[in-house]
Amino acid sequence: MGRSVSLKEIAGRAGVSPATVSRVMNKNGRYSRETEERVLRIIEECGYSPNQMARGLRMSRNQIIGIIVPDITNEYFAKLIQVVQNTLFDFDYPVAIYNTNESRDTERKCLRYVKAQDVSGVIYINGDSSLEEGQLQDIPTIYVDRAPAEKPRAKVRYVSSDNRDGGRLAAEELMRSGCRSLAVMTEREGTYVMTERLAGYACALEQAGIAPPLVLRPKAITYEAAYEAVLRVLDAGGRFDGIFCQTDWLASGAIAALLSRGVSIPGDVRVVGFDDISISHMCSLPFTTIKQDIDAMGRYLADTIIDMIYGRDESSGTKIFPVSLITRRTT
Amino acid sequence: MGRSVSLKEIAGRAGVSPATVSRVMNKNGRYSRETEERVLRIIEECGYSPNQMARGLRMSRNQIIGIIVPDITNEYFAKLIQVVQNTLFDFDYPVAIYNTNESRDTERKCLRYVKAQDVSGVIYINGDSSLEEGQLQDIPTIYVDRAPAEKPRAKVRYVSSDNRDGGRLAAEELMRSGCRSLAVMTEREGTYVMTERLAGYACALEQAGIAPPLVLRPKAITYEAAYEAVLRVLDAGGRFDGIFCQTDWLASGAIAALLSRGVSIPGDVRVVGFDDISISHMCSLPFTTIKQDIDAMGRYLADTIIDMIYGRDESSGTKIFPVSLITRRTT
DNA sequence: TTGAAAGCGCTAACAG
DNA sequence: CTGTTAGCGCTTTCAA
Repeated sequence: MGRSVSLKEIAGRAGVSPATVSRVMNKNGRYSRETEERVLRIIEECGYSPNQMARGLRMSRNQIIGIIVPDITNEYFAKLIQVVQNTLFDFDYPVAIYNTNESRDTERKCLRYVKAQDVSGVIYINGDSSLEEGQLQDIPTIYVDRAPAEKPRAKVRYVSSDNRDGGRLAAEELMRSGCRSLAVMTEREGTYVMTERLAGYACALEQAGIAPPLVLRPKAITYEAAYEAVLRVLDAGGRFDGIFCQTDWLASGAIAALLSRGVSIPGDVRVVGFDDISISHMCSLPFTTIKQDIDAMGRYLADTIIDMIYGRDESSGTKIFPVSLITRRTT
Repeated sequence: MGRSVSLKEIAGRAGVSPATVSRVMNKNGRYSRETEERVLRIIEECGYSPNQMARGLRMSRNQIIGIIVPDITNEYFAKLIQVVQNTLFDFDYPVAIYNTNESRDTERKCLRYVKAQDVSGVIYINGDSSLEEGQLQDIPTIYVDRAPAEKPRAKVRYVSSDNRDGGRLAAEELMRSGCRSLAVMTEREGTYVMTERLAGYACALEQAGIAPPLVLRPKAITYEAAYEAVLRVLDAGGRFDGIFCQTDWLASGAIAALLSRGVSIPGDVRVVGFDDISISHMCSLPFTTIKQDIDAMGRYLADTIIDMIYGRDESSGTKIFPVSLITRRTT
């Protein structure tokens, strides 16, 4: 009972060589029917499971997928990860999650860990493009919500929602509700996501002949920061009749701030969020938002990383998932 | 640039033996000042990081902590994990997260993975006591929110909030608000957490000479299930003037259901939740709840698992964290 | 169809 | 203070 059994022990009990046990485990076919049965039975009896470190060392690849994510506390990321993980479990790939806490230093550390663990693949969410100078070498990697490099290395793919279209949908919904003087509250500065959503938004306004939006830049991507950003603008005399908040948390902070100043929603100001997480329909005022298709995206990420690991799907390039407008009580 | 450099290569470049490089890396002291400097410089230059699989194989322990958790989508767990992870990062221990999705089969699979990875330690949240028959062998393990075994194996500790006291606080707050006919909506059946919170609640009622609570058992621990459970009771003619919901999600669903039936809160019915996650102050009606000290608990978990790994702190036993009442607009 | 043997990259005696 | 050596548990040629 003491320590765990090794492949060698299984071999001993089954009266075959370690090599044979290995072959059976990996189903590579070069063994007889009866040998297979005997070995499998013993494996079962002993509750044997192969040592992943030995296996990984030998194959120079650990059967584990690394996920790098800015903040698991964010429901959007948590849900995405959950879908990915569930799907990956069916392929017998566990998932190691590395949380960067939106800090560049931590992100760098995460990259080192991922590499040191020799993960089979990486799903890299919202990463900083300036980082990772070849750290990941040729490990299959899918970047989520990151601008594609001009000349990506091999074994790289890009996935994101159609953020630009999301910006457009938000603008159109706001204009449809009668807004003429628009604002936008941005995600983290310089982010791919932020840039795209803003571009789609600004472009739609321009096409409709409406003045460029007032840009609010909260100090963080939180309820509190959004709250404060809105008050700051209001107090400085800034005025708008419609605002697109680039995440749902920002939207809920903005709504609270507006209400606290006696602004009526959607009477005086209309609001649109982004993500469609729980708060968007469970906050004091359920708000209109842009929904990302987390399920489809998560499943795609899992399936694709597996394909990449097994060398199927050598194509690279970008996959974009459509977003949709969810109308609620703020527009 | 191709593949990553090995310890052997570093040794070659530094003109020393692999053993020496290993010693320097592990700071075990048996080398000269100048050797150390030279080796460290080369390591830096080459961006070398040791192969964890080889290291782990040799030491028969992977430098990684496994966290088994029912649902990362749950803000309470997500926050706890985040704190744990941040703290563990400082000790250079990455964290692998295994999500059981509240499913017993998946939980079993998680256990196998954890073992196969030879993790250095396990933080096992809300686990099913009937599972894990010696799977974890003597891997240092901290169980969170699980009933202590009568005769725990070595290298095991138990941590939880003072759930019983939480139940008591809820009961007292409700009674203080004038409730005389009480209800409780439970967490998953048979859970340690559920049992403790209920015990504290029921006990406080009894001591005050109030009838035992009406028990509502939602089909899942979600907003929707709670909503439905309340309607079911109401429609069946069940009545109460105060309800303790064992999680915040349940509370918000219950509140929504009550309001949908024209019940006034806190006029007709008072509500208390548990956890103090974001929705508790950002939902349509900010509600009174019992706050768990996630920060303290998370830091304790991380520090303690490290101590256990290094063989300090051989004491076993249970650590309980106090909870506190947060009063809002539902009592 | 099977076995023997080498070796993945690292650490830990044991010598020196 | 440093080098030599053996071996962790597995996979994979190469032979048989």
